[in-house]
Amino acid sequence: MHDIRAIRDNPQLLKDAMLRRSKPEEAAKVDQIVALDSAYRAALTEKETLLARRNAASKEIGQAMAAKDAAKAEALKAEVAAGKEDIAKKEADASRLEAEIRKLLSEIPNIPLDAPEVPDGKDEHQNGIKREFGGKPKLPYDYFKASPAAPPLNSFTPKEHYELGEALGMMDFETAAKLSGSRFVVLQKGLARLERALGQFMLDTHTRPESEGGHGYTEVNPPILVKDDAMFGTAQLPKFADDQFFATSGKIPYFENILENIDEAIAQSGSNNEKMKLFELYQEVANTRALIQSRHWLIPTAEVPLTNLVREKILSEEELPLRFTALTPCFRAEAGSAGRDTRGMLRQHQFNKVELVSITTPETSRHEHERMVDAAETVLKKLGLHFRTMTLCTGDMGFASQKTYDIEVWLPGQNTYREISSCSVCGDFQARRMDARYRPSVAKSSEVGTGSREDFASKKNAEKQTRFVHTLNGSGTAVGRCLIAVMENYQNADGSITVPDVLKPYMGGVTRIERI
RNA sequence: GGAUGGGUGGCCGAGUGGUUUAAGGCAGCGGUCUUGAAAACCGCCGUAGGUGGAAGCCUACCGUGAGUUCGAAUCUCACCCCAUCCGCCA
Repeated sequence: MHDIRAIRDNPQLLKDAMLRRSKPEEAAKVDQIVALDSAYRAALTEKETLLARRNAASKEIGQAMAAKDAAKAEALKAEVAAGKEDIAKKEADASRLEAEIRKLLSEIPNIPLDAPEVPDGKDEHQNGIKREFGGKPKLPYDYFKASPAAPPLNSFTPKEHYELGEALGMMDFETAAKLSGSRFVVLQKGLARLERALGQFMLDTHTRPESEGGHGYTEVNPPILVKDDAMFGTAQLPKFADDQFFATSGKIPYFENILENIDEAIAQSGSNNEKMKLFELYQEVANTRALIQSRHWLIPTAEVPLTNLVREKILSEEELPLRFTALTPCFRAEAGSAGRDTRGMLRQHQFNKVELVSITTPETSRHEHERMVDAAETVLKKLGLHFRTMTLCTGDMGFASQKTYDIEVWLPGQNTYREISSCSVCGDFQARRMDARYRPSVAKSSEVGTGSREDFASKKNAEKQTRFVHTLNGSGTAVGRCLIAVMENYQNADGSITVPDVLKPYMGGVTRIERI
């Protein structure tokens, strides 16, 4: 969410940013907003002037009545009553304009950091490679020597994860389709355990204290059903509702009753019961609407609950940075991806992911971004997986992001790199939407100034001043996709999968997953 | 789900339609006094928006949303949340 005052001061800045994102339609919205905003402020001023007059008159009425001057009171009452419609009209104008502005504002994406830090570009082809780790393996797995017990090299054509998984009898898409439809999977036995091991391993890695060389994230087990406000805060709403699932109580199938009622109302059309039937129908619709409005959204990522942990809070600077991590299921409707990645478990409606979220001051957010991507990379390094870290160009970045790194892991079965993590710094974009602020420390604000009395006053003012926090989020990493990467990179010629060393403590003695 | 009681500034708490411009207290900040501190006394002390060069002025906010009224913290309706008890439940 952008600051309307910043837009007033310099609309061109935001327009240019939208053009850098290759979104001319968003740039056009900026002009609309500026026009609506001046109309809004005009209406607001008129409304408030009328209200001020009304309040003054009402007070006079009270005084007149206290003075037993009934005639004067009545005259004033009549005067105020006459102005009522005007007030209502201006009020309606103002709130309509305000809502329009808010809607437009809430649908404009964040401003990317300047080039060359964030390269200009239209789509993913202009993303830049920031760094690479490891190299494409000759199978069986040999390149990091992380597994000294691995069998001797002999090359073969690597299989895709679903070929391996189905052959092992531990990855079942057909049964999942019976239960839940497409884009779901049932994992069993060694693969189910391997998936669990990956999640545990990632959490353990991120929560390792800084004193022990870790990144010191705080483990959180958050709700995975959240309200509209939380989804708005991290900017999944209002624009991306199509990509989400929501849940209501089981009462919702009352649409059946509605349809029955419509049928009956039609059948009895013209009869005495018609009115009653229509009334019942109305009530059903109203109830259903109420149920839909009391919905909960299934989180598409733990970014939503973790970032919203600080919503509507005023933190002290000493508390920052806050670093949260959580392993949660994530749910995505994949509405825009029909037909894409339909085979295998690369793109599922439900998957597990370990998420990293940091809450920082404006001064430290960009450094924190580097730190976060390092945390995500650590997971892949420990697993001995080859990856490259990309800096996304303006045209490929997400809605709330100022700058994004994607980590792409090498999948030998697919013979390509696939995104396994995405780390973004959002600046104060989400903080505005959540109203998440902090109070700068006294020590900091007293660093500047000469110590004069005037200076002291402004220093006091600065102390009182709250600022929006900066928020960052990143995957550390997507567990489902990481399972794919481990399977394809650690596969053996016979279709078995070697367990990476770092996962062995989590596998209860299993060092190799093979058909039983 | 049912019953009852609640929801007022950072905290406590008064407030049954009009000097409420939300009393009073606590905490906090500044000052007087003091070698210093405490006490005492005096003053300041919510958030957001609009307007203005500034001082200031105006508007909104007493759980949320509608409504009644010339005027609502106060009256009406709906909803949310909290506490306690009951029922159901992993």
